[in-house]
Amino acid sequence: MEYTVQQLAKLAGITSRTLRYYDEIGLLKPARVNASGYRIYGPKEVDQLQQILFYRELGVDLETIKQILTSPSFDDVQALKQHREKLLAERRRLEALIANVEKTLLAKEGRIIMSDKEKFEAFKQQLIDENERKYGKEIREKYGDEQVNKSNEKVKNMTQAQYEEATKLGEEVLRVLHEAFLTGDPAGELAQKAADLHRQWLGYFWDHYSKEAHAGLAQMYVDDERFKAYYDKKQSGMAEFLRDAIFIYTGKK
Amino acid sequence: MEYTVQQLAKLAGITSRTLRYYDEIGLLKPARVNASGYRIYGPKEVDQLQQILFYRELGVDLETIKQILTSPSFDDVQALKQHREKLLAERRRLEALIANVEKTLLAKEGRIIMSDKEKFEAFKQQLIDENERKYGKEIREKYGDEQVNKSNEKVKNMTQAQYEEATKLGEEVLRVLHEAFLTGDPAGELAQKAADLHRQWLGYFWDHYSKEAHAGLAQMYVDDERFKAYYDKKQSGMAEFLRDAIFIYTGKK
DNA sequence: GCTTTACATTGACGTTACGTAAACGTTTAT
DNA sequence: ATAAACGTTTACGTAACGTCAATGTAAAGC
Repeated sequence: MEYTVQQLAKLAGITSRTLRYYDEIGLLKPARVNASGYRIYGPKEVDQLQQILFYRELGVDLETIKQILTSPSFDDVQALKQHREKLLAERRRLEALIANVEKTLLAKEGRIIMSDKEKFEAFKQQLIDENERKYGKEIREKYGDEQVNKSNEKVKNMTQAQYEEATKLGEEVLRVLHEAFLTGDPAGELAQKAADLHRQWLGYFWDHYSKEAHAGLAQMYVDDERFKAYYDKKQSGMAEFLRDAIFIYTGKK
Repeated sequence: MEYTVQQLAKLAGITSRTLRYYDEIGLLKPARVNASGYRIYGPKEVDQLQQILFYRELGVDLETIKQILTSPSFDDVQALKQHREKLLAERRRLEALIANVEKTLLAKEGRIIMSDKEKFEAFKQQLIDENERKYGKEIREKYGDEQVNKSNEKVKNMTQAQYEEATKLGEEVLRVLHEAFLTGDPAGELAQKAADLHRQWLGYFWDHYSKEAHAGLAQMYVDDERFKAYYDKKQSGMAEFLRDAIFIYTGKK
């Protein structure tokens, strides 16, 4: 039994383009090519195509299928196991995406009647998530996982009143800092007030305060573009000014 | 606050290539381009980029994100719901792939000691699966879902002895058919014996026999390349010969 | 024998969201 | 002044084909 591309394609439920592609990448060569340049496939090729399609159905990529079928020493069980790992990882990724989308949908739709408490919890979680996404890697590198996790825990355990206090305090830091910035003196009264407010604000996130850590964070505000962007958003140079003020406040450096 | 590509890229945790790409596809244009051709982004663009990255994290494709962000009338909740459906479908696909790979691994590894019974059940299921994959669509179109499901049910309920009988009978059909084919006479004794054996063989799969269905199937053996391939594999023309014999046997057409 | 129709061939581009590199101009730092 | 670091555009590569386009070949009907 010999087949041309289209005959074999019909037989296997694929298109002729696929067969030409498989020929092109050397996955399945025709038994021979006739005088007119037509690809002719024999029974051996039919069998091999079945094998290819079998692995393809499992989601194995063509390159791997090629390895499995062409090198007799290739460990197909091992290949399938690796493939399974890839599938499992992909599924985990999907699970996370789905959970995220559903969370977002719930929040956006607002169909569920969130209690104030739940809403607040969601806000806190969002704060933490956003923070993790933006700065997670750097902060964890600098301060260690434990510190960061403790900070996140502290946020989670905040009451709504505390949360609002923290937010208001954060805004006040910015306000006073801006005023102080206009004086130009990081050692002046206003700048030192800003530094002190900043210390108080940290109290909401850190489980214990140290001058070293405070000064370190101030430096990071300058070094990390993303922190810098936050403090500079009102006026350029505010991040540096805050650092200078905090250095004086803590007596460090 | 203004940013060049790399500054904004660092701020957002992406590469400058991504920003140029987003510019190229019109997803995020810079606020302006300076005299040297540099892209300059302002605070508005920073905010929009955050939005883009938010949807991107949910796995939404860039084209959809563009729609969501550019047309204010666009229903983002609806878009997210559609997206969720896509994710769920993808997850189902993955589940099926994983189940299949694991089944294959179990079979290949042979680590689990399958009882004869389990092995046999797996064989039957494989038979059905293979049949569904190869011919499922056409058969279901021709005979209807109900018939096909009944047939699959019948296979599932076979005993091992019956299964072996059916297999042996199937082989005998081919053998006798081949002998008959050599006589060239579809009305001859051998050909009619083949047709009768074929009817008996059908008894293992069909829950009731009719001459019309038998003749219809015979015609399909000729019309469908894949059935044809099965009967022609020993010798070309056998599918037609079998059809002729069955037509005579059933007295149809 | 001729024409239509069906099927074959080889390019080559399109798909997604960028990575990577080349070739070249600009800004910043030393 | 020069080098490093950054900016630009152009363009190829990715996975597995789908989809033309241009053109040659085989089969079938008149």
